[in-house]
Amino acid sequence: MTRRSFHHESEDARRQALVAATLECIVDFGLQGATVRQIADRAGVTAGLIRHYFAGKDNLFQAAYREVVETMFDTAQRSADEHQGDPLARLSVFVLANFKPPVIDQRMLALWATFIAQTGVDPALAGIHREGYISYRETIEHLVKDAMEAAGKASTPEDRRAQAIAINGVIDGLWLEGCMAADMFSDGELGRIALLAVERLTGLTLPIEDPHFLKKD
Amino acid sequence: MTRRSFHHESEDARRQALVAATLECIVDFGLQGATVRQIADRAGVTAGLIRHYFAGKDNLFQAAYREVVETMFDTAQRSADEHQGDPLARLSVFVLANFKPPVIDQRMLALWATFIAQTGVDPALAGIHREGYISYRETIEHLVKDAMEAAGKASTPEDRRAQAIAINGVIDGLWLEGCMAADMFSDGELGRIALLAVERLTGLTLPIEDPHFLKKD
DNA sequence: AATTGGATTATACACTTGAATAATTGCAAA
DNA sequence: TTTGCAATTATTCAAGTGTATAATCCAATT
Repeated sequence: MTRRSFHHESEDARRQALVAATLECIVDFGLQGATVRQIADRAGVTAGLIRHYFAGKDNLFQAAYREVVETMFDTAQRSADEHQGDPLARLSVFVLANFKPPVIDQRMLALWATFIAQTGVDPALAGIHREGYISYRETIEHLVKDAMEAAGKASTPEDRRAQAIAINGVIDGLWLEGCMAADMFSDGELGRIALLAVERLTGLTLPIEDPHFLKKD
Repeated sequence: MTRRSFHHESEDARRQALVAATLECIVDFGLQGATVRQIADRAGVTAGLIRHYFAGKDNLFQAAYREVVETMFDTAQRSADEHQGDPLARLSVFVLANFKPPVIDQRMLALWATFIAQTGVDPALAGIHREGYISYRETIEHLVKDAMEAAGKASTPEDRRAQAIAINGVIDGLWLEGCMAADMFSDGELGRIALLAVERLTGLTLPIEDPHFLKKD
């Protein structure tokens, strides 16, 4: 029996590769199929190596969830950051970013749902989720505040809190719909619906910078 | 070795008991912990019996998901049916029903997320989901149409489609928020936010029949 | 060139998994 | 009371589980 050849990797690269393999396995085989052997196989290493980088399977899964949360959050966040100085555009692109890949993606939904489901079992996952949720809502609240001020509209903190909660809800809910049943919506439809909803919820009029969401007629 | 005593049950009762035990196990132990032995144990029978009622574990899980979908849908549906003849009240109570138990419930979220996650792996589950989703959205669209007409507001089918999508999104998203972080919201707050959102999305003014959601001040 | 130490593999282990089968039980009809 | 049969249990099986441990490889250091 000849021994398998291998080469060393930097610690970061290996960890990230294992996390990536974990996510792929969850998408392809579900939580049940995402076993250490399956994951190791996907990453091109042997199962034992996982224990060298992570204290256990739970630990690996937590790292994987962190990556998912960051991907979803950072995508929208970065979109907004491209429009410094224009609060209305910032709010608009932030909302719309949630309705393009990589955020809107059936695989992303599978990952998200898998981890949300585990939230009740692994408190560490619950913590990661909550942290991300709070950041997200604070970001929305901040965006709304700036947008309202830019439009010269008065609003109380209570208003903004309720608006942020509602906007977060619309985004989440429509994102769900889009991931689950992409074929039921025309191109850019969900983004436009989301933006319209945000306009009605806030009373603002928002610009559409992204040609992908422009209504064609 | 004495043999365990048992008594016969009607087929329906047994199947339902097994389904109930399945849901309990998923909530308590997650998908990984919901093994045939755990489930059988919870139901007070032996593992082998499951195979007598269901072709396999997959089959049992599909039945369990059907029950979840029905519970969530029927609760809101039945609330609306209590207000025959008053379209505005029907829409209102339908929306609000999603923010009371048993619909808003951390356990319900755990179940929902678990099955959604499996949707990508088991096409049968995907079918069950889609069926429920379509029914739900059609119901909303119908409720909105009647409410608009009762209020004497004109609306095109395209408007109603977009409104139904958005309303469905708000309900789903806020429901998620409420299940995941009940402690971050005051009593009845989410329901009020949802109703306000629906009002803004439709331009309607909706009555609050349910004292649970009346704002106290 | 020899040595060292961490990265990686291979193997082993104790246990759990879903499923299959055979043996029993309890009930209902005769 | 007996008999028949479906419902239920007990047992078994092969495959797969996460983890532990020891053997090996590679790269950098000396």
